[in-house]
Amino acid sequence: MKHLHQRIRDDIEAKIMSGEWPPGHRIPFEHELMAEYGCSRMTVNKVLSTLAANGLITRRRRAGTVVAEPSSQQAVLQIQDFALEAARAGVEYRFKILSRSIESIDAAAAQRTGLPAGTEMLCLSTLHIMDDVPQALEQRLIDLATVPEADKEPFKDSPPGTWLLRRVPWTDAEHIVRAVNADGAMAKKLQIQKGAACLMLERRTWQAGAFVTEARITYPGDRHQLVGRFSPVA
Amino acid sequence: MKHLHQRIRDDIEAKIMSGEWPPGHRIPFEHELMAEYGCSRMTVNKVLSTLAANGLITRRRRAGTVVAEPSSQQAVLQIQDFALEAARAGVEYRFKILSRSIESIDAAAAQRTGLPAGTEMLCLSTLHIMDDVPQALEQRLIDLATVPEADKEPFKDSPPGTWLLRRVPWTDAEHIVRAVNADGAMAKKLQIQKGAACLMLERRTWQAGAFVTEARITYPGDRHQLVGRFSPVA
DNA sequence: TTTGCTTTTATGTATAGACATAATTGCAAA
DNA sequence: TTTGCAATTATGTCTATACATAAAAGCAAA
Repeated sequence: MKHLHQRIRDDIEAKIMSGEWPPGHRIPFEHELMAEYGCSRMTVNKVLSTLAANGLITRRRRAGTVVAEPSSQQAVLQIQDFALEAARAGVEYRFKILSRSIESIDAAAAQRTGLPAGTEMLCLSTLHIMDDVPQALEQRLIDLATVPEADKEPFKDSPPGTWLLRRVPWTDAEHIVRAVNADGAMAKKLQIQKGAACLMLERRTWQAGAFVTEARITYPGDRHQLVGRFSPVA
Repeated sequence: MKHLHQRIRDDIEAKIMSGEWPPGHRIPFEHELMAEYGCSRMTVNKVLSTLAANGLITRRRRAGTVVAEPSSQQAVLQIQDFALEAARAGVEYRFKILSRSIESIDAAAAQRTGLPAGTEMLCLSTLHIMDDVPQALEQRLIDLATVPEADKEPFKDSPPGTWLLRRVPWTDAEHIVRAVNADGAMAKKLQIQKGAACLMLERRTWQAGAFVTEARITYPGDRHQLVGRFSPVA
């Protein structure tokens, strides 16, 4: 059995993600959650404090806790989950699997992932759509040796990224951010001009040394930017 | 008097940022901090847990707590100092100041920096060149209220970024990364095709709350990328 | 030397209670 | 009606304690 702390957190996140608790919705008071889960207030408080620190909820003394209003800019590098982000921003989200196949990786992919060439991977191309506007094109490889159950997953309810994140939490990731000019095929899918500048985020993740997945996500440059806060480290 | 929790946090962050505790340095055990600050372990634990969630420190059972290796920071910091990067890569580096003036900032810049419109800033446009190929165009604002000596600096030996970093170490920074199509002027300076996708890194830095500088650095997308390692956010 | 066990230790999670603080609500006086 | 004070209430911070757990270290048997 999982830790209570995680269970409470998952429950609340799920309610917000599903839209059951829209932005502005009042979250049960600490003493209510405390009764519901049969735990101490400190436990509930730590969960809610963490969620507040992550910007998912807003807390005010006396007034209580509510689901946070759509925030303007999120650090895209931390965005793992389009559905959650969309819920947070208060927009309708859906996705479309454009293609799906199992292929042996080529030399370039082998180099990138550190796996032998010829390893079989599930290849998925997914379009992420918010408010009927294509927002990102995702090209993903999933290592079937690490995640064999992906082979049978239809990806009906959740897009590959969300599904994977729930199934295989990653411990290490490598990110590369590039600027690219959209080629014809990409421009058509994203409904942008051919040649338009796009941000391409390439992310490879590992779990305890085992390769999990590679995602190359392309965002139209006129609508997306990465935002981050950093502190200098010597 | 501030909350103890915040004081402990500030102390540790200061030690890490100043370099007094470099990456890998062991942080005092919870019971040591507990004795030092005369508080309970829970208080110390919450501080350290938060810092760990933010990626500043790494905790392992039994082994203790250490300052985290630079990860996400490196992505952006890596390309902060062109001279250093060039030396590391073994290429010849030089820079050229294209323009220099003192101007009152407009409304948009005021919005971005949080300063009143009309504040006087030193405006510099710098081209970074490696092996005789333009690699980046830097457009920089320096707050003369915070760094008055910049006014008299000729920027002969070091480009503005390097000079500033040595003079005014920053404590907070905001980064934005965009993909943009190069316009005519920019393409000419960088010797690339008009419309070519470029990475634009916008960085604003503060020192102890005082605004220091804003830099907008544009890199041709075919030659540059950001690389970073990240860990999942708790 | 290697393997397997036990101990030690530092962090992880959780509890029950206490007082502080900010903000709303309601009541009362001007 | 408006202003101002007091009560209420939900969150914020903190304590002291307890047991769980992962990992390193030490020890002993094969």
